[in-house]
Amino acid sequence: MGGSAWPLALRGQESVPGRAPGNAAVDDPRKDRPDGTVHYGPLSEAMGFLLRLAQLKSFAGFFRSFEAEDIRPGELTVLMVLHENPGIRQGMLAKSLSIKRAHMTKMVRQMEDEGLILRRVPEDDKRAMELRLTEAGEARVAVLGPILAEHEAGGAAGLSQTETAELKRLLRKMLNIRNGASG
Amino acid sequence: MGGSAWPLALRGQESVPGRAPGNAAVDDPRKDRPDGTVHYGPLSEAMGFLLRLAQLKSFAGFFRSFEAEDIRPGELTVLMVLHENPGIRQGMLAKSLSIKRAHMTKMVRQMEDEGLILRRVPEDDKRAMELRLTEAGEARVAVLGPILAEHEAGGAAGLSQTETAELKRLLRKMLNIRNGASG
DNA sequence: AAAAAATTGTCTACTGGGAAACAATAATGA
DNA sequence: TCATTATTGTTTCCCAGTAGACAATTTTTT
Repeated sequence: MGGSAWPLALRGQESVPGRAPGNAAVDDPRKDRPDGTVHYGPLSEAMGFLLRLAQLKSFAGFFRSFEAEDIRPGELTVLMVLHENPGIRQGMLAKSLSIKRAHMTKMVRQMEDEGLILRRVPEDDKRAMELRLTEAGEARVAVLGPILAEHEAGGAAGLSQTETAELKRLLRKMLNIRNGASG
Repeated sequence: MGGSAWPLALRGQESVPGRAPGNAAVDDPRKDRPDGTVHYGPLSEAMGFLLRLAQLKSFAGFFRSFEAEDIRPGELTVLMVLHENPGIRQGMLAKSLSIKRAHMTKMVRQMEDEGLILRRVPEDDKRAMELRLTEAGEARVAVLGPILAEHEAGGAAGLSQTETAELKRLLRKMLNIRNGASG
């Protein structure tokens, strides 16, 4: 029940790279060092690597902000998307959040048990499953929305507000998502 | 043994959001729609959400590039960091990659079994474990390095080279990592 | 020197999440 | 119409990765 994922585990933190204990921040490509600094080499240019670390760091912040509410990132996204797209098909929801259908089944059922969402088979396609929020679900969104907004308003860790905005813009472009917030 | 993670699962793809089947890309905040488009609402401004999707997309590209080599992102990062930092402590490696120590133990042992890395207890601290690549490990790096370089040279999916570079720069700044590649 | 506290790697148990196969239904083609 | 193919949600099995406790060892305090 402890908070968990935006579809990705992580509860507390502990790791988070950032500059290591050592202090000498000089450029020093020497090998065989038992001291504290680490050289990432080509990895510092690898998009996937950077994104992974950034995501982890971002999530740590997320859990800090939502500490009081027992919520996982994945649940939050489902709630938000359902709020914005009532009646959306389960598979469509999964695809839009890049969650596998199999896993979405689990999440969504649990949330149904918790009384947050409603699932029903549409008449025109008996294979499908239409989802929408219950009153309780909407109420949850009403509580979580503002917390998310405040969390985001803070901007990313080591970046200025401008840089944060630019970073988000680039990510959105890369994902082909258009902005749909007041920002 | 099928490729897997940069510390994060994902083998094939299937999901990946991107614009949905529908075509009307117009601004249309209507509710209750059974058509193909999805509104992300505030999520399109949520850093954690964007980072997660971007990472997934990036990983899909990773697996495409490394299809031939049976390698997981996590393994690659360990190989690269070990190549750059021979003799690094196991815990230090874990911290620098934001992988939990417990998990690092598993990874590193498996790689030891595969003959890629060497583990030995240093004399000055019998709790610790020093890691370095074997000849085979170095050979592996020699093969994978160029593939990674080529993969990265391609730039991110929907972005220009300039935008890709800027995105990486911002991520690096956010993570407090300095660039250590020819780029 | 002894005792308390911190570190380091490891173990066990548990969770998030993917792969593949499946049944039910819908769409398509002959 | 009937047979084939595609879609949708689900089930089962498995793996990546975390949490928390642990033993062995430093390190720090007294």
